[in-house]
Amino acid sequence: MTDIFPYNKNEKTSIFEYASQLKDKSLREVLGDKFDETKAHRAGKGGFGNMVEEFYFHYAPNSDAQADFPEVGIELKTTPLKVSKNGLVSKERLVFNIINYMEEHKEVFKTSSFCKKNAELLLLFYLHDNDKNAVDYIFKIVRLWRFPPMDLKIIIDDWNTIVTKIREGKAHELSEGDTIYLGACTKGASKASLRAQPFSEEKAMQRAFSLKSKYLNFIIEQSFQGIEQQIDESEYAYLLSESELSREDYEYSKKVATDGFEPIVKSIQDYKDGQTFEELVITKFDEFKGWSEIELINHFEIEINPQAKNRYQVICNRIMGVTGKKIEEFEKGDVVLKTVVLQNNGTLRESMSFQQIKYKEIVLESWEESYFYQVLTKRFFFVVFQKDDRNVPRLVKVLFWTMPNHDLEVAEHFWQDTKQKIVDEDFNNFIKISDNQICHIRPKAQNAADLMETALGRMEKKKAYWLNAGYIKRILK
DNA sequence: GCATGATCATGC
DNA sequence: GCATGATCATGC
Repeated sequence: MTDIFPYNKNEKTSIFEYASQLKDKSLREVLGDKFDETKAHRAGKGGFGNMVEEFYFHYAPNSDAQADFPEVGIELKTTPLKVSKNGLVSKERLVFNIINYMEEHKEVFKTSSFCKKNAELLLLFYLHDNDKNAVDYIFKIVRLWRFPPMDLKIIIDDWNTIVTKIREGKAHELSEGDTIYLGACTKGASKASLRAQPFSEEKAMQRAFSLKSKYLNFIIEQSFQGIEQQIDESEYAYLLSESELSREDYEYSKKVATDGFEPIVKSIQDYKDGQTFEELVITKFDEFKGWSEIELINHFEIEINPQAKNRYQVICNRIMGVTGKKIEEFEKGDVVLKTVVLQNNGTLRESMSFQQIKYKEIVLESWEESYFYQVLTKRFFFVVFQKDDRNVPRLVKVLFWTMPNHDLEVAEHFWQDTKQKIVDEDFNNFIKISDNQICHIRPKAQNAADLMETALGRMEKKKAYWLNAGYIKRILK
């Protein structure tokens, strides 16, 4: 099938123009009579992407190390959208190539399998619909994408974090929450999908590079707004080079701002040599160690009610140089900022609450689909205050953290127990803090009369997931 | 002193 | 209107 390509595979513009004919159409609509439905794959996982490759772009689905359009170095990615109350958003993470633990550690980012294959993407976002045959899914966005240099910097940090774990013989401890944008997500039919790793006898779960779902939302938003990428090649040259040139030898492009968000890092020049994104963030807090809430509020001239429950978050944003908006990097990377206030003797009085349990939803969910799994596999950023002798909270430290896999297993048992009790309509015997696990269930509501409907239509008090204070305390050490 | 239940203040 | 982050109140 060499000469049947309806596009010039040596020309990026030709590929893109051909792909653009998919916009606002379905596969069935563009292929018309040429489409032989009997050949359609079952549109299971990856099945739809394979159909697009085979029937529209006329190349056989493959798992080559090179990009799908090797002549121009473009990788095709087909990925679903879903409807949310704020419009169309990403339905799931974008999964790249499987990480070959035995090989990836031998490389630097520039020569990595990830960089070679995914330097430039042709993204096809389609609207997923459970009630439709996959060939009738409508493509909503067709676009080329390169990671902007500011994002690529974080992705390089992420790649290094992942590869460092492999080099340390800890591939089995990898977790999607270890990193900010580029994750190592599980890939395989089950937890039994194991692979060998080079520096440990222990088998590790198969994982692939992936892009956080929240990151995709920024691409989606910019696409709908018609914002073009402005790429400065010299910044790539700097990021990917190991030459003697310093940052000052390059010119820098302005970032494309997204409404309502502001980045912590305004320019590549903000990074000190060798500094990672997380190191830069932590450094921002250094000069404010020991400062009290009030001192910080006055210093930054923040207008806020001292009783406001979000006051710590507002203060933290300002320390990181973000004014009254959401933090772009944390939003894209789905990083959860949590503040903790220690007593003056160093103990932690309060446990940490999460969302209320949606009784009608949890009974239908698996662990991996559940809210609690989703939140516990994120990267956390803890900002720790401690009360002084006069009970004035003062900033003491900050840290990034991800729940280790063995704790996640404890949380899974806890969640299964909770789900089963809700299925059984037993709302009075949830796991308590005194059961000394890592999390518990406790009320969280306006008052005792604030109720939520159960799967069987009864009303029950609203309760939430909590991480035990004792567990948080151990994390902070 | 801590476990547990309860509820407040705010912002979306 | 209510979810969320945060913290209070009580009793063992």
